[in-house]
Amino acid sequence: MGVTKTEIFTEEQNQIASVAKALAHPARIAIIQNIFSRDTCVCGDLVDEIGLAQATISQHLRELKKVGIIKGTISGTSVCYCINEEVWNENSKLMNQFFNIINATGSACC
Amino acid sequence: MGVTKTEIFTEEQNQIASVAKALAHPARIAIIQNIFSRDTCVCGDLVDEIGLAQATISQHLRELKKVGIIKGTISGTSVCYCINEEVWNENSKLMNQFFNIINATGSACC
DNA sequence: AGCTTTTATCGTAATATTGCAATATATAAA
DNA sequence: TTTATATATTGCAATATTACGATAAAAGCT
Repeated sequence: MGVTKTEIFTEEQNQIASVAKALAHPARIAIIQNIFSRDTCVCGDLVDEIGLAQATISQHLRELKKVGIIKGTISGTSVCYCINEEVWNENSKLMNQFFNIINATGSACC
Repeated sequence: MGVTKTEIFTEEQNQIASVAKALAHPARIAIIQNIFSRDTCVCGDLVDEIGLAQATISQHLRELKKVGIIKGTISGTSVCYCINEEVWNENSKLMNQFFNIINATGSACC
């Protein structure tokens, strides 16, 4: 039916998938890299630097805000976006742990 | 238009997004964890262990195969799935590097 | 107040994803 | 050969995502 059955999965599985989903678009990767690359927080420059319409960028920012990776502070007419480092580090840890399950077993059967 | 403009992003950005996309569903996380948790490779047990129809599981397996995370070897009537450890480690490294851009700057402006 | 700038939201179109029943395919067993 | 078992594929319906123009909302400037 096109709707993910989140009920049948563990909290952890849903969380990992949710973080991955937030990163599952190159524009959002570009936005994150751009914010990190600056000394000062990014506002609307993203529209110029990435070749997408303003409405589209705004939508991607909303996705990232939804999972808490970034936060926006109103600063005059513009909005100052930056990484929520706490959330970033949590997600980083979560994904890192997930990628490291490889250590548990040493089997390679096929 | 609903179609991602991959041309305007770097190879790396597209690659990170592609790995993230493969992990962007709890069923696929569960499948990966399940394969890792076994000594022997998983075949059709996934259908019993995860509460989704066989056709749906098969589809998710295809997604994972598409990005190379898993590989399937035919073994009688069933198929033996396992992690492609080389690809897994590459992806792990890629994502780990991405999450570590935080070290570059120390700024926190908002 | 009127105008500009910046960001968000709405509406819409195109496409992608999720899920499953039904069916196809391939191998093993009888 | 027939039957059972295991996976893959197809077709369909429901929903989600991506993208953008148009418009709204908020703040600063003249």
